[in-house]
Amino acid sequence: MIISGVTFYSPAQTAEKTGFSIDTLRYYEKIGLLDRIDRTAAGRRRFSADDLGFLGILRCLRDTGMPIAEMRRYAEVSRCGEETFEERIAILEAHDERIDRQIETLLAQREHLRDKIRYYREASR
Amino acid sequence: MIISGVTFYSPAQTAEKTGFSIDTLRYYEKIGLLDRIDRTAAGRRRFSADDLGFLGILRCLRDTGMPIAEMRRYAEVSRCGEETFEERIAILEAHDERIDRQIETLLAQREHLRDKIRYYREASR
DNA sequence: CTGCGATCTGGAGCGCGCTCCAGGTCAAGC
DNA sequence: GCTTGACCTGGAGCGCGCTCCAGATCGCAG
Repeated sequence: MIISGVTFYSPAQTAEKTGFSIDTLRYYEKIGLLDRIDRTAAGRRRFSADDLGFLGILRCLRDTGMPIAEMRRYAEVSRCGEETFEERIAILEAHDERIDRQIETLLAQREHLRDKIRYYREASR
Repeated sequence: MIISGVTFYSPAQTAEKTGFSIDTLRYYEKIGLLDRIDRTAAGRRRFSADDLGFLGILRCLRDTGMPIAEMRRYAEVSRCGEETFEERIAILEAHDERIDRQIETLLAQREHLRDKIRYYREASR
């Protein structure tokens, strides 16, 4: 949907592009994870390219296990202009470290699992 | 606790060694994830070395995100003797692949996150 | 003008994986 | 003998993150 040169996306298109369900998009707006999304005259949501960009980050944070409460904190400071860049960096860096720990856990436990698989293979030959 | 040369572990010791809470151990027995644990005359649980070994695998599967329903399936076939080795291998291999995908997702999203951090760093200089 | 499908709202419901609680039993130390 | 603390059971409750529903409205194709 293009209005005076600006592209907007319907809820369905946005769900398609971001991987969040329409219900989840509404839910995210309701809890303040998304700022109030622009509406058509009839009251329907229309997502901007910026909205999709922000949803991309939310996707990233969610996929890597950030709790919603912390995503809200990030969303909140993201609405407060450039003076919050430091805090945004702090939030994302703390999360980056958690991702590192998750990866380490997965690598270690994968080895454990593979040992077990090898054991069964040996034992069932 | 050692009884005629065999070592047993109290619920508290088992929780300590496995990282599962006592409540979780009880819950796992209740839903059939653990086979009925041996009891003292007074009805208290006493975990064997084998139990701890099995809990180690459960720890591994849980830490890597296997749903409880699937862990139950694994636990079930694990009680049915050596003829289920093939199925156990199948379950664990399928899970191994899921772990690979998880790791890939984390690595990719970590890059995304780091891009964002770099962007804020640039922008706030 | 009529359908019909997409969307709206507020609020209830759900699946998962625990976690907590009440009320009771037992074992060991003082 | 009494206290204390670990443990028992059955069942309720909870936090998270959605997901679903009813009932209404809108907007475009035929």
